[in-house]
Amino acid sequence: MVTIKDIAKAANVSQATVSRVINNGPKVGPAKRAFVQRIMDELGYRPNLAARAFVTNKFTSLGVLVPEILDPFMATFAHHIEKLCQSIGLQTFITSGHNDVIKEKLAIENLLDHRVSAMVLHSKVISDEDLLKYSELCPGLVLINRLVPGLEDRCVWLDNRMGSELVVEYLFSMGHRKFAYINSDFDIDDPQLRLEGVKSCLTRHNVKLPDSAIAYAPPFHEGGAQAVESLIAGGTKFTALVTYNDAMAVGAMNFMLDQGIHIPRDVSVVGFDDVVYARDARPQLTTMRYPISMMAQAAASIAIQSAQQQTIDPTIQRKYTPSLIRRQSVIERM
Amino acid sequence: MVTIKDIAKAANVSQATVSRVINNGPKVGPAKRAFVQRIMDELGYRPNLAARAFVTNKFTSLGVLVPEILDPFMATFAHHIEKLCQSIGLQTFITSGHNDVIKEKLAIENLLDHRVSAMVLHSKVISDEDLLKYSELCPGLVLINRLVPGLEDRCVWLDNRMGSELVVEYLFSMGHRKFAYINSDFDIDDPQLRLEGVKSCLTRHNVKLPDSAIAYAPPFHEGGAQAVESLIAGGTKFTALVTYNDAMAVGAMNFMLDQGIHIPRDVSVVGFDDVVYARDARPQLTTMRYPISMMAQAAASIAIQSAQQQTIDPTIQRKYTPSLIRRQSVIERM
DNA sequence: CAAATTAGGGTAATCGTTTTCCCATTGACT
DNA sequence: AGTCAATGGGAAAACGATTACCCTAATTTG
Repeated sequence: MVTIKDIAKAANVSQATVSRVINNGPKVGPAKRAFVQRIMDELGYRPNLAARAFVTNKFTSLGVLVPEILDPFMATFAHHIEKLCQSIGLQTFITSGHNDVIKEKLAIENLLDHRVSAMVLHSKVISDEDLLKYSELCPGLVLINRLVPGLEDRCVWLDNRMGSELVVEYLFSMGHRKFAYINSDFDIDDPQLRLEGVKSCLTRHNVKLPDSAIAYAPPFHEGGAQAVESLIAGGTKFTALVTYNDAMAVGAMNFMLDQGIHIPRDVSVVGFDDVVYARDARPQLTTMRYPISMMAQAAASIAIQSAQQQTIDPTIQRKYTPSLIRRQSVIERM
Repeated sequence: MVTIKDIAKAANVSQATVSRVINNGPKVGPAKRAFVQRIMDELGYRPNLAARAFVTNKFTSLGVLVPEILDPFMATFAHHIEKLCQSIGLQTFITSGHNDVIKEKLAIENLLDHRVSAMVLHSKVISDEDLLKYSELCPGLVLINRLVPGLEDRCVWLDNRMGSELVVEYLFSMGHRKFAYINSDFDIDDPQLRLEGVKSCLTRHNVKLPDSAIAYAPPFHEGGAQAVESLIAGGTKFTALVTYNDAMAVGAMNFMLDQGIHIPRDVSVVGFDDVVYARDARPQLTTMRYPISMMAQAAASIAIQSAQQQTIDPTIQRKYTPSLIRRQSVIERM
């Protein structure tokens, strides 16, 4: 490999001059600049980027950790961060941890090793203490969809409880009284919070939600089908099906459709998140919109600002509430 | 950031010894080894990968470039690469270029800067020459869904033409004679190749495909709806709708469904790719399966092997043919 | 016309690791 | 006792680029 020294020797100039030509720097006359350039072309010189990265120590990238990039919700999240970063010339690296402590830690440490200046993490399985430890190592570390005590100003989160309450409130107002809930069986706090919201709202309205009307399954399409199948097999009757997320909602809806159960005439269904699935499904899915775009951008902004040791714009919102998107999967019950 | 020098000073040993501890090298006694290790842990030392990569010329991660991570096809692709890498302890970085030459080049250069040892690129807009140039800089560079002359052994691609031919052949065998095609309007070669396949198969069967039966739109859900709308508005009659990909197929299907056109009774629809959309749609979409999982793994294997200067396993397949997945969106036409 | 500025370019330090020599000590074997 | 090898460890030279600092000559300014 031909290096900067070879060029300097061949052109009979100093390394500094070659470097200036490479980087379009000042302090080199047009004639010499052209000459050095020609030598570089002739010798097919390519700067050693590893060396450059090493010496400049200038890191122009932001890391993103998601549990699973296949999840459209996570993909959307990553996408919005990337979009914001691109607009300010920051490269984004996405990596995933599959909700596994070891993998997530490995991923974060790798990000750290690669000296990213900022990182936005969607991590539900790493402990608060570990997160605090990492946050000290990387000033630009921000958490999304999580609230870590002591790190409040670097968290961006959603009021999951409130979201579920709004869903149930709406269904109640549409005349529904018989509810079922399908929940994620992942051992993280979101499913629990969303269930709490459902329960507390129903309790307020004096409606019962027996344990038999709650089914757990993986938070994907298949899980939704599985969960609703077990609900039906268990003899639970319901006119309103509340779900953990859109994927499960669509899976459940498709299962019922295939069984000849009409949506929404026989059963009204509400999702959560408002990912692409929701609008592409037939009937179109009524769901809670997770303001993912705003939240992702907020998280990235905070990460970038704190990476640069700037004071963080106090107008950036950190707690968000989802909003109901009415589509076709809910009907009024007389 | 704490460096190897700091550790050496704190432990009162030489840099060499610290380096040996870090790399589990010989020539350091167990007591001193443990001591240095403790100091490193205490000070939270993390080796600077840039410096290490610079001096050793060896690397530890793999980069992936996709046009758009929001695209479920691309997400699947990235996911499978990541899975393989994880199984051998290689960290994966995903980055996207939005089909823009500048952005894609920037992304590749950033990957290089971050001293990835291998990279798998899904790039359709960078020129062959530039790709060749990058391939010299990074021995572990592999291209997916593209065939670059002179780089054949580091390409993994699909026979797009054949895929379309198989679709049309199938529809023809099901009695269809009136075809329409919705294509992507992106300026890359896939749409053209897939259209060629459609045309050549129809020609072989003496069936005409007038230009008015071909509509172009962005290769997404909305584009599919848009394209089929313009087809219908233009008065084109068809019993079989061939589409560029699943997203367009579902978009078109939903549009027709909303218009009261029954699928598949009135119109049979075939997609391409077999992403999650296809199975989740109602009716379930008949489509060509892009063997993305196998291809992604093949690409990653080649990338890793050539990054390590190994001779590449000659049994790894590089050219793939998609296969038909029969579901519910096609019906026999008498 | 002297002083000050500026343009052009070289010297050498520097970044954080790895690694090649080189040196000391110790113990085993003739 | 003298030789040899093995073991533990340090000093310093790389690696390839950037850049702070210095120098000279030419040009401008007062």
